[in-house]
Amino acid sequence: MGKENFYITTAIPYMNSKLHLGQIYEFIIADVIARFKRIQGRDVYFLTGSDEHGQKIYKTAKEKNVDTKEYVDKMVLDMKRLLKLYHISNDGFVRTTDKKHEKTVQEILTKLKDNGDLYKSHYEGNYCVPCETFLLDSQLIDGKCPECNRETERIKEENYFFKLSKYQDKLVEYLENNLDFVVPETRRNEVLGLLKQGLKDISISRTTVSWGVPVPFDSKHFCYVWVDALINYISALGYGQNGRLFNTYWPADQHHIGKDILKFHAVIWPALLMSLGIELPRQIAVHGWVLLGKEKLSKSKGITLDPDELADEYGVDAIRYFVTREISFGNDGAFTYQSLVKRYNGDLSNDIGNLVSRTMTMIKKFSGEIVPGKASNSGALVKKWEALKTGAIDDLENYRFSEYLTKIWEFINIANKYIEDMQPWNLAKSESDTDKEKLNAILYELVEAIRLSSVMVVPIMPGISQKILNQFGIDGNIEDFLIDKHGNWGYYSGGTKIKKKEILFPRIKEK
RNA sequence: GGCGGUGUAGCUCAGGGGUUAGAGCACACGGUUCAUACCCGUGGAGUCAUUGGUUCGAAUCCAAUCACCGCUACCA
Repeated sequence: MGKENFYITTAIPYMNSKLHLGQIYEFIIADVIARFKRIQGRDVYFLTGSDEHGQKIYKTAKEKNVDTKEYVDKMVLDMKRLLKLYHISNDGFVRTTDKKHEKTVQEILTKLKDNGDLYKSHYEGNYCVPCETFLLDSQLIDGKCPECNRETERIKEENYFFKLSKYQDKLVEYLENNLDFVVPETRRNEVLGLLKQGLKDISISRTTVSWGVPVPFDSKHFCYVWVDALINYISALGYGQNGRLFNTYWPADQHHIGKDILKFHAVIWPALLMSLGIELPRQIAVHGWVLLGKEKLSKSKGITLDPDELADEYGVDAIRYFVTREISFGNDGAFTYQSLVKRYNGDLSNDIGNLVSRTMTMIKKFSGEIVPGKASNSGALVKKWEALKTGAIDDLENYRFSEYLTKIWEFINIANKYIEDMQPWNLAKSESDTDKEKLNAILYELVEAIRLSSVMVVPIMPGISQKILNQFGIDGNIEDFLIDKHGNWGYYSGGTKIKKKEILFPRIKEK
């Protein structure tokens, strides 16, 4: 029997500017889940990619006086660099300028037309270029885009429309029968609200933009970027080309998106799929925004969080830890340097870092750099471990990242307290054999507790997990870990020689 | 305007009809040395937004009010 599949995606960011922490946040949470599913033994396909068409990118490139394709190529390279930097373990990367993707988009447009779900009509209204969004007059605030507060363009053109309204009832029915289709529940309610107010057909082509996928049956038209972008989730798997990936992984288990693009994913995307006769994704997981203090990140206002600077200053693992520990899934989360430093010094340096550090030193001083072998022990730590594990796994299954980490940290702190209670340094002074045995058992238990913590930490801070294991001389690549095996107390039998001690999280001075 | 959410210690939040309301951080004091001035222990601190209701009993349920947030709609 093969492994159970798991297909997880992120939204594909628009390649007109450098990625900010908000987008990195989405990659991080998707990556945490992807890694978590892998250690559970699932066959995971984790997709991300880049959205590269549309007027805005065309304009940006033109302003910079570079060829559009060259421009996006450069942006994509930088995105890939950041994915790597942040230890994002995506299996696939789709570009909307990939020939394969463009071909799929065209096939889909043809299919929609053949189904009778496309028709030609006139659109007259407003278009926000930065947001690539069509807006009704009523949606404008002082004639400006409600989302980015910038001037919109008045457009009047002939477009192809998709019969979105036709799918309204089916969508409501689907939402009502699938309680977990959109999470968290508040977002699901929003979608239901939207649907109950009635849907209008949407324009899915443009004639004024040429940087896009040509509509195959009408040379004047190019596919609207949002429709183009949504298709990435199946084009990347080779939909329509009898792709092995598509047959294996579709329907997606989780589409991760930000709350700002809920309508595209929970209304338009399923409607398109319904029209195409493709099974719907199992879940749209909607996260909130990362705020800087109380402010929404905004390039134009200069409110930005640069992933490179953050990685340089605090390390990628710390940032991954911070966003998962501090931001409750679905809600907006405040990033402040103060709270980051607090988490860093408190949870990372003092708790886990110091536990590793003191254990390393004790093994060096009391045990000749060799971790003692497995022996019978007091059972205090094992008991706590068994009590925590199942609950922690359940937390992560349900996007309770913070609770998951809290449980692991409880375990880490119990290990810290265990040292205090057992006072191994006094046992080390003793000449008696029973004390020596006791000491060895304690040291083994500590290393085992640390090892298990790092197994649980793999999804959150893969880099640190690997580092910790290496320090204790424990073989194995975290990528191959399985929770049912490596997550069992006593899996490690001890006896390894420790490596050079390395401070995992050097304390940061508070400014 | 409609729908939904939130309001609990200085801060971030958990809890949720039943003895003195919890955690982490911060603060104060004590202990310890294996450790990254770290860890362990103890302590102070809250009219659980306001008002009213249901109940033997409400932070917990209900209603109204106020404040903030999200979605949506703007009309005679």
